[in-house]
Amino acid sequence: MSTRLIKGSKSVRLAKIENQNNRQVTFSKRRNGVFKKANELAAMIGAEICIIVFPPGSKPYSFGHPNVNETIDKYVGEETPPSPSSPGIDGNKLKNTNKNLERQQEWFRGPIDKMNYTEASMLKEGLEYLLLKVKNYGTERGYGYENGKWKAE
Amino acid sequence: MSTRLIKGSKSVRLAKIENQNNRQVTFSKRRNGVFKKANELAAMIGAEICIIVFPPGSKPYSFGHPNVNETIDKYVGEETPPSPSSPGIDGNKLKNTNKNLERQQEWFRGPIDKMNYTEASMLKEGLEYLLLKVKNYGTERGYGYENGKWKAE
DNA sequence: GGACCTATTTATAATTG
DNA sequence: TCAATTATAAATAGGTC
Repeated sequence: MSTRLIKGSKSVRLAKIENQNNRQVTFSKRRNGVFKKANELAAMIGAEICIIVFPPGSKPYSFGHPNVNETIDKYVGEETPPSPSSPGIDGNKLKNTNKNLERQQEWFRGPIDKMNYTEASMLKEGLEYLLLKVKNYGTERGYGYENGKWKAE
Repeated sequence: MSTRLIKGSKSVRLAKIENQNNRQVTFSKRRNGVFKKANELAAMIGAEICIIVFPPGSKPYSFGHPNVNETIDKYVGEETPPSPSSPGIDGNKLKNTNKNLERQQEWFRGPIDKMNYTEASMLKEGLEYLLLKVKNYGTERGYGYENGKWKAE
């Protein structure tokens, strides 16, 4: 009880914290805060949710209810990315994806490290389609993720 | 100013809300709350973050700073899932993934809809490795995601 | 780094219009 | 449905140990 300044104040919540120590402390506190809110949301609604956070230059922290990977797979499967060139009619999206897939099959034989952006982009479309197909095959893949619990820091 | 009961009360934050209307209202409010907190966290720390929520039987809601897909790809790329059977030495993980990849190449020719779980699981490992490779090829894939803004409801 | 403290700011449940 | 209100509960910045 001596020097006491502001405490729960400050309305500057959208500026990067410059002091590295304060930033680390705030990250730890607020990360837990966001994860806790997400956990409450999942429980109250009965929803699936996952959060992934990458602090600059660090490993990711993640939260998932009931599971991070499940939710990611489900999300990627839901997506139907439009072709960059064509507007893309809904009914033809799957067909187009399959056509891309045929073309891409050959690339699996070559060194994928040498793809350019266009090739990689097309490949990614195919991969996402494949992931959609794969995602339905059970859940025991889980490589040790959260289940309503916090991840060890 | 007549009947006034509790308002901001209730400590039961981990039970599913039974009343459908209340549940919908709470979902909308708290989803915005979580996304707002995540946005603040990203700004204050300078971190990447993404959130995906699936309400039961509905389309997903997502938040990403700066982008949902970027963060997912980065996360999937970071993962090095251990083989279910073998303990897996760190140095051999990539090599094993590549071996699986070779075997899986043949499957791309067959109907992927008929894979069993084991096949799909192996395929998924290969896909995740490929996605890691693909994720470096630019960012203009973005199929219209968030960038610090809220998604239309 | 973590666990606790506390003034202050936020989030939000129930309600009203 | 949907914005605004408001009493109350939570989150949290800065501090101490």
